[in-house]
Amino acid sequence: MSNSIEIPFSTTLMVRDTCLCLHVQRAARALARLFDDALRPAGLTNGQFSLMMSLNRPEPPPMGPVAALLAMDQTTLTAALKPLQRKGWVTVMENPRDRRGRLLSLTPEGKAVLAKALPIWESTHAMIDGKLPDGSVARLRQDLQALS
Amino acid sequence: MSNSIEIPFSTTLMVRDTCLCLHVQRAARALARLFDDALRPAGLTNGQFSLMMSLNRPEPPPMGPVAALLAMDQTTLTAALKPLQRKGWVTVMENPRDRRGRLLSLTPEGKAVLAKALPIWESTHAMIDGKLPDGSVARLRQDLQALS
DNA sequence: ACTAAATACATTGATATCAATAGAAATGAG
DNA sequence: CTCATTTCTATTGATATCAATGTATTTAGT
Repeated sequence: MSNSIEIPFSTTLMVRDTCLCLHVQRAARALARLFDDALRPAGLTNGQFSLMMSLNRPEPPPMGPVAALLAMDQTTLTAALKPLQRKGWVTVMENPRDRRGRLLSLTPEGKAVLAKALPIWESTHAMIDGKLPDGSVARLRQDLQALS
Repeated sequence: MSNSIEIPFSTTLMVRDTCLCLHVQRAARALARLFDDALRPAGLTNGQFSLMMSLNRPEPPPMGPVAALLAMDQTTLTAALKPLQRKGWVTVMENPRDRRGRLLSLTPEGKAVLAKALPIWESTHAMIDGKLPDGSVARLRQDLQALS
């Protein structure tokens, strides 16, 4: 009959080379592995580090704003909190001013874990900074922010 | 005793603002949602689109190089192939020249699904291109490639 | 040819991700 | 105040992700 449903190989190469989504997912996986490896001695993954760092505030935040800050689905946040609660690093309490909501806070143990992880983050980040051309990291951050 | 394990709030803000890993994960989640939504009528997620597009070659590739191309763990690729096999879009066959390996190929149905998804990818990507300053997408791709 | 090492995948278990849905509480219209 | 709507979160089900481990096959050293 017809082979009109075949996509030319040249198109495949173009999509591979230009797809921003693919490039971001690739970089996300690679960076996640890098930070996961570095943070492993502290007992944290990159996502847990970012989440717990976002909870290190004067006032315990509700879940919605935290999910928005991390650009993550609210149900993902609910799930991500579970292991941190089990380990006793994060407390989830009912908001007395709005009983639908929860307030998230770090326990002293959680703060200690985060403090142990901080220097690892610093050295890992410095390593990446050093490997990229001067100024490109700041530029990259800005471009990424425009996407999320 | 001591409160030396407390990380100052200012440090938290600095980490949030500068952490490249967090920025990439955020952008990855946001872009994944964008493409997932757009590709849903075609029955594909962004990851399935990228994977299937990478299989659209003259010769069926083995798993290792595909996983490397997508910067994804080999076990993740094994898992990601399962639903595509079930739907009859991808074939996994033993490599006759190396019986440890597998060769991945698209079925005619898989090619048809991919062809249906391609214009969606094009319009979605054009939309993103239009929303960002001229040239920044190409620059962003280059910077991301340096990370993976 | 024989055997040790390396290679290519698969499986298991844990966490991450989101859509769809449901529940409970607050808010707003009247 | 009442009720419909909205808001905030949890649960379920499916896929995505990777570490640790296991199995089969190939390769290399002898």
